[in-house]
Amino acid sequence: MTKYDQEILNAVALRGTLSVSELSDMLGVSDQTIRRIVKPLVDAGKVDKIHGAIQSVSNPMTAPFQVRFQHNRAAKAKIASRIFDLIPDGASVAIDAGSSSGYVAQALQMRRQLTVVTNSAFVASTLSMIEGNRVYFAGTLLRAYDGASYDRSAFDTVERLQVDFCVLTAAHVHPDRGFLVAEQCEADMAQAMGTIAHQVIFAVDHSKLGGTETTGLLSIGRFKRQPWMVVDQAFPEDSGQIRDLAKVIHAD
Amino acid sequence: MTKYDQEILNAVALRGTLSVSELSDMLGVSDQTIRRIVKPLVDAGKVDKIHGAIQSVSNPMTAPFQVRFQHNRAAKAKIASRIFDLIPDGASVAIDAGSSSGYVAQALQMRRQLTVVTNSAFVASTLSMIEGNRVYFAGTLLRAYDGASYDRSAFDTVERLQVDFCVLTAAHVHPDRGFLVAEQCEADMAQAMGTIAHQVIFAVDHSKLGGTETTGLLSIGRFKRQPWMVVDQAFPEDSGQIRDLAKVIHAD
DNA sequence: CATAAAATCAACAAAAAGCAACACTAAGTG
DNA sequence: CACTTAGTGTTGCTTTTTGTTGATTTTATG
Repeated sequence: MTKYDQEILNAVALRGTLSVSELSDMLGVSDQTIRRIVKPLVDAGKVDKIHGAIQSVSNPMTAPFQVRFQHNRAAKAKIASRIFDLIPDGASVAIDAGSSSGYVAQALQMRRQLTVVTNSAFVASTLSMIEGNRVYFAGTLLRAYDGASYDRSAFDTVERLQVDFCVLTAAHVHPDRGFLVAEQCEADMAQAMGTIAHQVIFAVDHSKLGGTETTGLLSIGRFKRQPWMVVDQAFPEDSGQIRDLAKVIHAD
Repeated sequence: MTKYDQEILNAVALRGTLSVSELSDMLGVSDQTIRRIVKPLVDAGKVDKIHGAIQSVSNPMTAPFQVRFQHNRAAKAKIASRIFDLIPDGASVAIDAGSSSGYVAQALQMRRQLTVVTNSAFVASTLSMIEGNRVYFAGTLLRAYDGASYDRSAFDTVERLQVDFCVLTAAHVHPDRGFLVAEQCEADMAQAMGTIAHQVIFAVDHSKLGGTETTGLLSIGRFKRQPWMVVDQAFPEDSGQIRDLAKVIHAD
């Protein structure tokens, strides 16, 4: 038992996976020391070790949502990390139920004293257990597609609050039509969250920027201030028109 | 018992970890004296000693949720699997926010067409993304201790429903006092969930059955029907009295 | 499959913490 | 006053912990 054991156990349980160097930064010790400390914990079966990182011991069941969640992982993680930089400790944030928002929630686990309102059970679960956070879950009946609520009480809860930032996702970004989503209720929720926020931040990976086949998708209305759009890589030509939609921030 | 004992105990309880030199500065004595004073406290199990510092003895009851969740993993998984057997496809279930309930939720991911009501964001997140489930989240403001809600709207949502089963946890099971929890709101929620359920199921691992130091814990009232109690291993003598509390089901 | 990059491991040296022994003080006791 | 006893500081030595270095293994990439 070293003085770091408890902290490592907590951090790993919280984050799921932590690289050796993240851990060494966090505790202010060398990588080698982390390996020495972790060894007994691995032997005792309290954590799992893989090349380069420590994991909380694997729970066999946690797949269904993971599938969509894993898609484009690297890009989403990069975007989330950039959004993390934009949101300071103590901020208030509305977060929607997109899969990119799940990554943002995970990144924000390192922030403190956040006030969060979300209609996503995953985001709520991710951020509510951080000591010092204040998390409001908006809604009652959850739909299976994204584990989120779009019922009357969800809108009631959101509309009662004011926040500094609002993190939104979109199914597609179209140069003319703007930010698009698949269903009316999602558009309404995006609009509701955008309205209570001082600054809207869209998390958009490059797969949302390509083609122009946007049939069936609905446009989210405009916001009072120009939103920010955090993207994982430069996108092609339409840049001019997109720049009218939002201030583009690169995650690289 | 020296004149410094109480002060050291208080300081350690407050700060969690204190180095030997911090302590010696604080009390104006040498490091060696601190070691001499602390030795009996360590032997008595009142504090933990690590190289260079004193720590408050780790308490699973106050640890962060993710840590409690990992504690006694095997037992909780076994219990959850047994409860899975008791709850059929298509059933309606109320689930509380205990760490054992988290395992039950994971096990129930293999069930279909469940109707679930819970005040735990983790449980809601776990079960809401299963296609065919109908999940109600009860509450709005979440507390960090367990990522669960105990506000007015939580009770409103629960009390509006009727369910077949109700899965509850307890901090301790006492032969005379029954099922005990740490806070009034938890007792109230357990009572509310138990009241709307046809059958109450307690998930109890053996660590909840031991000693009788139950100071500060509150009793959950009785239920109209005798609850079931799923345990991971046989427990000692008091069996007679416990059998009055609940029908005992072994997970082995 | 070859190469480069990243992570691991073993070994050593330096720093930090622990420990045993001894000396000193202060209070109580005959 | 001599003696005991409990509590404390000091000293020197031992043990534990940690960072560094360089060789080795694993993983990623063309």
